[in-house]
Amino acid sequence: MTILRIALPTPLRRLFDYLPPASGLESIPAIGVRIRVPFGRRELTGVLIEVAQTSEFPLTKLKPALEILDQTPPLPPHLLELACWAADYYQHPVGDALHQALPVLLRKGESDQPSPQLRWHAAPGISSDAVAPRAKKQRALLEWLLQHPEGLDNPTIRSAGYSSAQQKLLSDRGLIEERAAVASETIATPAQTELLRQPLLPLNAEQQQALEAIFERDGFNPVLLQGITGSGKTEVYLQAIERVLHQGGQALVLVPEIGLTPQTVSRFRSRFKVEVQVLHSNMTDRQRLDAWLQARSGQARVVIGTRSALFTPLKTPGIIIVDEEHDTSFKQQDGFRYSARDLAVMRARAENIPLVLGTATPSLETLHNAQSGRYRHVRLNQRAGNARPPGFELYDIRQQPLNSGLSDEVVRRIGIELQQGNQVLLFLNRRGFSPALMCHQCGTVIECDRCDARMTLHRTPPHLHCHHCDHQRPIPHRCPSCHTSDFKPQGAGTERTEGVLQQLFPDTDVIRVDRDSTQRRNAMQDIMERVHDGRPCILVGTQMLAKGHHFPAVTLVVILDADAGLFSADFRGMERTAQLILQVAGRAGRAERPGQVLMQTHHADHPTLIQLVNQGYEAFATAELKLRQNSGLPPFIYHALLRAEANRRGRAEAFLSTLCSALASGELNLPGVSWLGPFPATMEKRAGFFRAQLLLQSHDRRALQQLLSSITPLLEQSPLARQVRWSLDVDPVDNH
DNA sequence: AGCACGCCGACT
DNA sequence: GTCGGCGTGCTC
Repeated sequence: MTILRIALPTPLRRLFDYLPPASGLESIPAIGVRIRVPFGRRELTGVLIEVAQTSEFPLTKLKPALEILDQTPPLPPHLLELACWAADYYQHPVGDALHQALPVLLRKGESDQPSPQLRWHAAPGISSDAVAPRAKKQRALLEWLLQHPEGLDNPTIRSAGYSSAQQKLLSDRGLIEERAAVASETIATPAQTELLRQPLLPLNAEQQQALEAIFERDGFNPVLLQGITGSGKTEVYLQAIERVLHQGGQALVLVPEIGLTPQTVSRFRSRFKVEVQVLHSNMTDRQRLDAWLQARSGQARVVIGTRSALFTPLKTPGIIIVDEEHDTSFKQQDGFRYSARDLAVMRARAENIPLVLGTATPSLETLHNAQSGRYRHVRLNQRAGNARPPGFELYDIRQQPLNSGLSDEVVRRIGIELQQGNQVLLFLNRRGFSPALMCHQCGTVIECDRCDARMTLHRTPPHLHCHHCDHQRPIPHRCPSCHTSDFKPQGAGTERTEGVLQQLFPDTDVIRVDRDSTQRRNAMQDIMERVHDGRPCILVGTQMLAKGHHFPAVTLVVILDADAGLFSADFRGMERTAQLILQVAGRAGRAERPGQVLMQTHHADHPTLIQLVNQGYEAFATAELKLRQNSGLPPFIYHALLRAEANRRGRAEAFLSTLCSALASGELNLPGVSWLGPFPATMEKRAGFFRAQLLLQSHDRRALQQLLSSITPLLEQSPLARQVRWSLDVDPVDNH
C-alpha cells in the first residue's frame, strides 16, 4: 500500500496522509513534488514529504489525492531540506513554510515549466498594403513585423513606441497573430565570453584584501565585510560576482526591503552583460515566477532580491551576498518568522559556496560570530577617492530655546550651508505633524481607542492617525473630556519641521521624505531628481532617508533628536540607535566635499554616544557586546519569545501562565532553559487586542530547541488556545 | 487558516 | 418571521 505523506498550507503542525490518485501512479513520485488534494471541503496544493507503506490514520478515512502536479520537484532537494529545517527551527508548520518558499503561482498549482515565449508575426500572405496609408503607425508596425519573420515579443514592440491599441486593431483584422515560438526560433543565449559591460574599477589595497578573503578558502567561507559608507563595498561585491560568473557560477544578492531601488539594480545591470534578474514585491506574480524560473534554469546569472528571494533555486550556485546584513527586514515579523540572513548562512554551507555579509554597522550577532572566529572579518576603513569621513558634533540643547524642535544653532548652520550652495539633510524619525494632540484647557491627550497609544496629528490632509494600528479619524472639534475646543499639538514630526523650515528659508526647496510623502507612485524618483540637480535644498525625513539613497551634495546632516533611542526599554535600542546614526551620517560628504554631522541632544555627555562618535562603530559595538555578555543577553544566550494576544484583558496572560505552571512543575523536563514572565507587552493593547509574552532562554541552543518542540503541541491543544492568538518568535530581533 | 454548523438578537 | 453575530469543531 502506497501512502503519500503531504505537507499542506494549514496552521496544523502535522503531515497529512493520502492515497494515490484514483487514476493510479505511473511511478512512485519524487519527494518534493506538488500534489493537489481534497482537504475538508476545499482543495489545496501540498508538497510530498514522504512515501510510506502504512498510515497512523484509519485507512478507510484516507482520501485519494487528486493530481500529481510535477514530474520533478520545483525546489531542489537541498532547498526543500532548508525550508523543512527552518520550519522546525522557527517552530512553524512545515506545510506553510514550504508554501512560502515557493513563488505564489506555484503555490496555486501553476506549471513550473517556463511559459512558451509568445511572439507577434505578420499573418501569412499579408502585405503592408492591407493597411490604409493613413493609419501610419499600424502600417509601420505591420511592415516591421514583415521584416521579422522570426517574430517580435511584446516588450520589444512596446519599447519601439507602438501601443497595444494599434496592435489590437491589426490583430482584430487578422493581419498579425501571436504564436508560441518554436524551438528553432528561440534565440539561443550565446555563450557569454564577455561578461562585463563596464570595466572593473581599480581596487585599493583594502578592497583587494577583502576580495581575496572571500575566495581564500574553496567552498563555504563566511565573511563579514565591514565597510564604512563610501568605502566601496559594492565594488567588492561586483568583483566577487565577476569572479564567480567567470567560473560559470551564479550569484544571489539579498538586500533590505527599502534597499532594492532602481539605482541598486542598475548598478549591477550596467556592470554585467549577463542576465540580471530582480525579485521584489512590486512585481506581478507572473513576473516573479519568470525571474525565479530563469534563476533555476541558470539563464539569470545574477539574482537580486529581498528576504523571500532566499529560497530562489540556482542551477549553479556560486556566491551569496547579504547586503546591510544588520537590517531587521531580513527577519520576517509575522507568520513564518525566519531570518533570511541566518538561513543564507545555512544555505551557503549546504551549497558549499562563499557568503558575504556586508554592512557598515554589523549586528552584534554577526560581529560576535566574526570575533569568535566563525566568520572571517575584513574591514574597509578608507573612503574611495579623497573623501573624508564626516565629522561629528554633539550639540547640547539643554536650556536652549527650540522652535518646533530646532535650536537656533541648527538654524544658523543650515543657513550657512545653503548660502554656500550646499544641501542639508535633517533626520527625524517621527512622521506626521506632531506625535500628540493635547487639550490646552484640561490636558487631555487624544488616544487611539484600539491601542495604548497617542494618536499622531497629520495636517496634509488633516486627520488623526494611529501609527500602531493604522486607525484614522477626523480631528475632533471639542475635547472629549472638557468639551472646549482649544487643542495644542505637542512635539514635532517631519511634517511640522518641514513647515517651520519652509518659513525660515522661504526661498529654498524643502523636501520631506517619509512614508506619507512617498506613497504616490514614482514619488521617490521625483524627489531624487530634484535633489540630484544639485541646487541647495533641505531634506527632512525619517529613516527612509538613511537607507539606500545617496545624496552627494549634502554637506550637513542634522540629527534632530539623537536622544530618541537612547533610553529604550529594549536592550537592542542602543544598537539600533547607533546603526541608524551612522547610516544617516553616511549620507553626507561623499565625493570631495567633507560632511558634518550635527546631533541635537540633551545628553551631550552620554558616554556611549561620545564613544560612538569619537571611536566609531566597532569600538562601540565591542563595548556593547561586553555589556550583553555581563548581563546574559543575546548573542550570549538564545531567546525565544512566546507572544499571545486576546480580545479580553488578562486572557493572553492566563494562557501563558498555564504553560508556566507546566514548566514549573517539571512536567517538561528542561535542564538549562529558564523563562521570564508572563508579562504584558510594552504596549499592552494594540489594534484592539491585549498582548502578553513569555521569554524563554538558554545558553544551549539545542536544549531550547527541544523545549520548544515539546511545548508547541501543548499550546496547540490547550483549551485556552481557542480564545488566544499565539506565536513563537525564535531569535526575535525585537523583544517587544 | 478556512469553512460549516449551530444557536440567539435586530431588521425587512 | 429571516439575516447574521461569532463560539465550536474539523480538516488525512
